[in-house]
Amino acid sequence: MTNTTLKLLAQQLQLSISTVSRALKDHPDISTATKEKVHALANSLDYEPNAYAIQLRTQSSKIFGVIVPAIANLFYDSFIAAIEEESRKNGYALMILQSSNNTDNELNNLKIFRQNRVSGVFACLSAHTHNLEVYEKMSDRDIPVVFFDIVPKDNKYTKVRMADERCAIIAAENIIQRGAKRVLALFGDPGLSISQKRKQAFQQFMEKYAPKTHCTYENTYSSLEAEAAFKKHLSKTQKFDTVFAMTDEILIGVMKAIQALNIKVPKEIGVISISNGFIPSLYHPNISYVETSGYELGKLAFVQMLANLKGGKTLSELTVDARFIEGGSM
Amino acid sequence: MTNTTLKLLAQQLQLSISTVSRALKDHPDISTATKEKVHALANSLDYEPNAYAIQLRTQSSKIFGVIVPAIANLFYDSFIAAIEEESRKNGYALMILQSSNNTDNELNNLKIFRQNRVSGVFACLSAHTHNLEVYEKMSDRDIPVVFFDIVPKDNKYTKVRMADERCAIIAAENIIQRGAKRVLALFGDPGLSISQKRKQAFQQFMEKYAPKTHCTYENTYSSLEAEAAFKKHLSKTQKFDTVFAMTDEILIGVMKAIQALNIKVPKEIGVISISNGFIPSLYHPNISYVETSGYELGKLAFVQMLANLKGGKTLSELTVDARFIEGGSM
DNA sequence: TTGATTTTTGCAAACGTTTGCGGTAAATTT
DNA sequence: AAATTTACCGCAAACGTTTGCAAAAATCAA
Repeated sequence: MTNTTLKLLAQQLQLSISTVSRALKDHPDISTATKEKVHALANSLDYEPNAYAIQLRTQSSKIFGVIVPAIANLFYDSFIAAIEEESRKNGYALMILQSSNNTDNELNNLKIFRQNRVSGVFACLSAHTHNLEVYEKMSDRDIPVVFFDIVPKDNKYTKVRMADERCAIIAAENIIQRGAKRVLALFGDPGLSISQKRKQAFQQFMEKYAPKTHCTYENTYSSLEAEAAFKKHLSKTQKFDTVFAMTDEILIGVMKAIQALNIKVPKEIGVISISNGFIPSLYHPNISYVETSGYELGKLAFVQMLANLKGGKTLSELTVDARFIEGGSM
Repeated sequence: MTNTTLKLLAQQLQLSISTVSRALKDHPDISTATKEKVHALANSLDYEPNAYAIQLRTQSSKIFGVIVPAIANLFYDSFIAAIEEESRKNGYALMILQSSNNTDNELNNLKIFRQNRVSGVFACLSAHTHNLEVYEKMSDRDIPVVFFDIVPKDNKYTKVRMADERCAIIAAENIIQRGAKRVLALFGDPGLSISQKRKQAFQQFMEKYAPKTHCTYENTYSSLEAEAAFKKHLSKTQKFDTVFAMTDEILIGVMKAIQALNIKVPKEIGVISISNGFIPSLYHPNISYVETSGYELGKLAFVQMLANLKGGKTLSELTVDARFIEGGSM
């Protein structure tokens, strides 16, 4: 079945295409009588404007591009959910692509975005992307880019991210408040700035405000490694009274070890992590955590995008605040 | 900065637009010499074809639409990941929208898809959508629809889904094999066909092959309810030796209760569930489960879509096979 | 009535491609 | 040397809109 077009409506009504077009968008030039006729026929024929023709004509697509390392991720999917909601409200649709933390994919995705003339892109850098030339190319085409989560260092970009240092400090505060004596602090890939920031902030804070507390630091690359690291450290003579997990991934490993060794939480060991809250809620007692909400980040990113689109470029870095959520594991 | 177009290239090279167009796509009519010249200039000027113009001209968009109840979901995000991978391989991009299990959103999403003239849509029905008229409208526009997971009953649609009955039966088999005497079987929303199918298949199988085994059935609507249900039943005089959780959501509730009551798995109780595997891997020992892979389902859906796109309509229902994954909880 | 407004409509170009068809010049055949 | 083929290339229409401008029709003023 052939799609109804303006032309078709025009023919049937013995009107010109332009009149039909204007009638459909309530242009004041058109008389009420013809407007009604046009609307009536359009409805009965199920007219739906061809987005491509519009975009070609108006040079704007009403589509945002999103690049995430992976969709199947507790953090990113809530981020996506947030901008999807906002986009819908504002008449935009979303085109989502995943980089799989692979720079080639990232490049390719951006190409697709350019070719589809997206109105803007939300980008989370791949773990080891350092060449930002491609993103310059977007700006050359007047496509605003809002970076989120994993963002470039340079201040000329618009970016939103979690307040990583704050997160780590809040965690440290609570650990100190609990009167911890021996802490095992597990962090992620040391090559990632997020790990560096969190570790540095945590360490500095602990050394400054609780110099007598003994902290052991370790970087791990996966849940499995985290589990192994926990077991290894626990088998040594000194026992830990508190363990800090920088991410959900690490927390998962830690909790597997804790379950395997049948350690009581919080009696025998306190647990605290940084998370969006889902994983901590799976255990009994719920794990206390510092909240990093992908959802909030998404909302913030969208605000930035809109600001960028409207008027002056807002070349700032915004961070979403963190807060401590009491579980029962401390 | 203005985008480079065919016209611009043509002007600079003193060639016609058609020649440039053909040169760029290696048309045999064009001499190698001019091809090289064209490619050279195109590269240096960063030419990128305007997808909208192409789509307008060719009436095909190379974009698939996807409707899921929620992106932030362990099952759907792996489904999405799968079709995203396949789409990329085949030169398609994805437009993803969520219905939030709301029929209005669903309608709206489909409208966006139609207006964007997507090449096809992958749709998971909202929990309580029964009017499929909107989907008919897609077919009228020659846009193939592949339903997944929550699918319509009618056989005229193309659909892929989990082999729900098989899943339940495999679970039942393993429960019987273990020699269970008293089983607590927890299912989800009884209004959903997935709950009905799984429960019915499970119950029938148990009654037929293990009539002496005592089974208690209950439907719950959330993790919290599942947790409560488990605790309630356990407090009665009879103890259960096995618990079956129909979904991750239910498993989560069960496991919270188990942790809270400090019950030993599998010594004091056996646990088995239906899952894609992530949640079961969080516990020690890993929970044994019947695998329902969103990823596999995605791959299958894509195959269906391609078949639909190429030639004859494949009006069949495909299901992805299930298999038992040994954890250590049985 | 006639001219001046105002209201309502249509023309045509443009957005950036693709593609059938026709045309020219060179290469090949007779 | 004429006739035929082959290799390249350009013209122009089409896809479905939007929109500045001009034109026609209706209304008003005198």
